Amino acid sequence: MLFGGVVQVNPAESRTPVMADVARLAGVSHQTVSRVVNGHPNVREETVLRVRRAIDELGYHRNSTARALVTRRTNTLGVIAFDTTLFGPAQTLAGIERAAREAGYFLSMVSLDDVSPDGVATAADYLIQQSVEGCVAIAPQRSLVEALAALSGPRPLVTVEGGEGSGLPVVCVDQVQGARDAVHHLLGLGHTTVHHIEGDPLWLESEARVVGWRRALEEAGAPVPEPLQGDWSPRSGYELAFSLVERRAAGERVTAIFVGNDQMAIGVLRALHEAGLNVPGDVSVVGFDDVPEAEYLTPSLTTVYQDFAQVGRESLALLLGEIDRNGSADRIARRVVPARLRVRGSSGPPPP
Amino acid sequence: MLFGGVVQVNPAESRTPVMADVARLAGVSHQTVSRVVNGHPNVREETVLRVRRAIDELGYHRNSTARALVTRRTNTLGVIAFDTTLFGPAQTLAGIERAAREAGYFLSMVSLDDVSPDGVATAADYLIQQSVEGCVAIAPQRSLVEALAALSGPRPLVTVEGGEGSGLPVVCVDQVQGARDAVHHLLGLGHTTVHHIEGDPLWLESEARVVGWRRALEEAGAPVPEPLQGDWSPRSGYELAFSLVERRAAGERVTAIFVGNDQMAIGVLRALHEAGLNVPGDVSVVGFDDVPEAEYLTPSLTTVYQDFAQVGRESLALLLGEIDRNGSADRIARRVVPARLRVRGSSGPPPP
DNA sequence: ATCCTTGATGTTAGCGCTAACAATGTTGGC
DNA sequence: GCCAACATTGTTAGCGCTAACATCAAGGAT
Repeated sequence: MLFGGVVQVNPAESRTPVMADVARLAGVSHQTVSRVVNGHPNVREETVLRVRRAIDELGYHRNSTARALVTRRTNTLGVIAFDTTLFGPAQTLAGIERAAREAGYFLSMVSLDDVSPDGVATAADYLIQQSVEGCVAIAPQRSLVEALAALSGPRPLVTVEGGEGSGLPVVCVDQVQGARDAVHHLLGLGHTTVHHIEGDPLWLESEARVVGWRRALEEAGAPVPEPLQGDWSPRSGYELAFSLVERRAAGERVTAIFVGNDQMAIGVLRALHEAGLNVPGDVSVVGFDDVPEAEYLTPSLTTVYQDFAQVGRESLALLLGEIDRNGSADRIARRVVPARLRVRGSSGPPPP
Repeated sequence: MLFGGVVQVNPAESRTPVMADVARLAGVSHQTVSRVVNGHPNVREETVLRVRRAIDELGYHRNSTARALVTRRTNTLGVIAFDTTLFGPAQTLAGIERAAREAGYFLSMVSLDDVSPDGVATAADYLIQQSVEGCVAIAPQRSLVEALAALSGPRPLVTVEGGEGSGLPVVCVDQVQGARDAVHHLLGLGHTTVHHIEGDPLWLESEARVVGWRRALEEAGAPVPEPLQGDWSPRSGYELAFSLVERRAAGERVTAIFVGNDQMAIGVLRALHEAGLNVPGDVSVVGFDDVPEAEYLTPSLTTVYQDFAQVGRESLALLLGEIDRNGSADRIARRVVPARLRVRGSSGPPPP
């Protein structure tokens, strides 16, 4: 009241203009300004122009907070992500961001530092606080998905690579099929079996790739060696490859390695090189992800391509559908994006 | 009114609870609830407990929109980024996100698809709409920074790798020093000069690395060959390296290549390998970025490390400072994070 | 001429919250 | 025992916007 009064007396007092200021300048009611701003049809053309001019003159911007309060719509979606510095999550995030912008939504982002239920609850609270209308969780670990499923908010919630059985809608790449294709490719080249260096075993993607790898071997009647557990890092690929090299030296036949991602595959290539083994002459290597540099490694890396942009788009489409449906889902939605094998130089027939 | 009436008559009607609901259940005024929620000191302990219980029972969450409307603070910062799928921007974004969360701010993100002034204006409008209290622009191109500087909002605005002369505060890695260190390292090994494959010449980082490279050569009195212009992609590194190989075949002495980033360096290593040249025996290669796989390439890549997490933290600190200072800056702030050379296997003395 | 429809605008009442002030007790110094 | 100082709680008035209704003029159908 006091402040308002001061402003009345001294109109030169500069503060961000509000709708009433525009209305005064244009000589209309604030409601008419609202109509113009929102593109309401029943406003005389001349009035529209007058209001537009006033808006430009004052540099008016609609206060989205006030609008959100009354419309009860924040127009904001949330994203919960775990480790966006990795290739897949970063790509997916970019895809989601783009799709959200195209759909006219704002995006609010939280990154998880740890996968503890507490950390997840904190992140979820953060988004609830923001009153997001829905949320996408790039939730690659089982414990993370479970923690999210157990929480009451935010909803609706779509998971990316969230696995099955959580009761939450999910978008994912067909990891099982991708891994199967990779292993079939190697078996088709004549390898009697394929060893596997998996990613972080806590990740659902890692799990699914193990399933696909095992299934392909079983389908072909090939022996199934014990998979080695890595953590997605080049270092782990490097170290685990050395343990395979040792087993090879001990007489085991290791001619093909399917690696959980390209970063580890780079470590594997390095280890094999150091061990004096030729790729693909002595050992074939297949990765997963198809990072941009895969084609330019020495040798170029056979790998499995994942369309992360598509995953982003699909998850946003799914989320918007859930928002429209407003919780009345007849069944849990699930969208699967196919993976695609990219055959390059690191895979070939086994040595005689 | 009508709806309100219905709710009154039928309290079982479930809708998200508001402060008044909590107040009624706890037998206090809504203001007391507000005091409890905001940790105001002068509330009797027993009252606090009663209110807390009511909050838990109803699953109440404060409506941040209403709060923002009255406090005139959205508690939200914006990020404008260009191509977050690249290593540097993705890392920086993660650093900013973390720092923002620790400072109690929400983060709203926009990604730019193109660097046209129109695209930038649209992105800026998007954040103004959101009423962000400040903004960080991961703005690696001159045109982008200029477009941002020309706009009236959002403010305050801190740029990352935004160069000088825009009039905007900036946080950056010391690209010039990093490049200089890399070139000094190569000259110190005995190379008579160092060739340069630069990144996308529209990027300021690329420009700064060229400056550092040139300065180091000039300081040493070494000849300065024409730099080759790439686009950060492995493909461009691969193709440009071939043109250097040709010049070598034509008699030019090319024994050391400083490459604008690690991705291109991977392409370079590949091209040299295909040309039958040994690294570092025939040609030394140094990259920039220190991506996680650099250490595990064959040979392991000498490169320049950038502490992106630090850049993220610094830019947020700078932004918060600007917000506090509320536009009364005496001079344009600038924070420089040092780069660090990582010497590995891809650099060595020149052939005799 | 009368009524209803339609278009263009204004008026009013909140959305859920916090700031400011008012109204109580409650304590302690003298 | 009285009053100042303080702690605790309640009351009121908006923040800037949109939805709903009210108003008024200008036709067209009857």
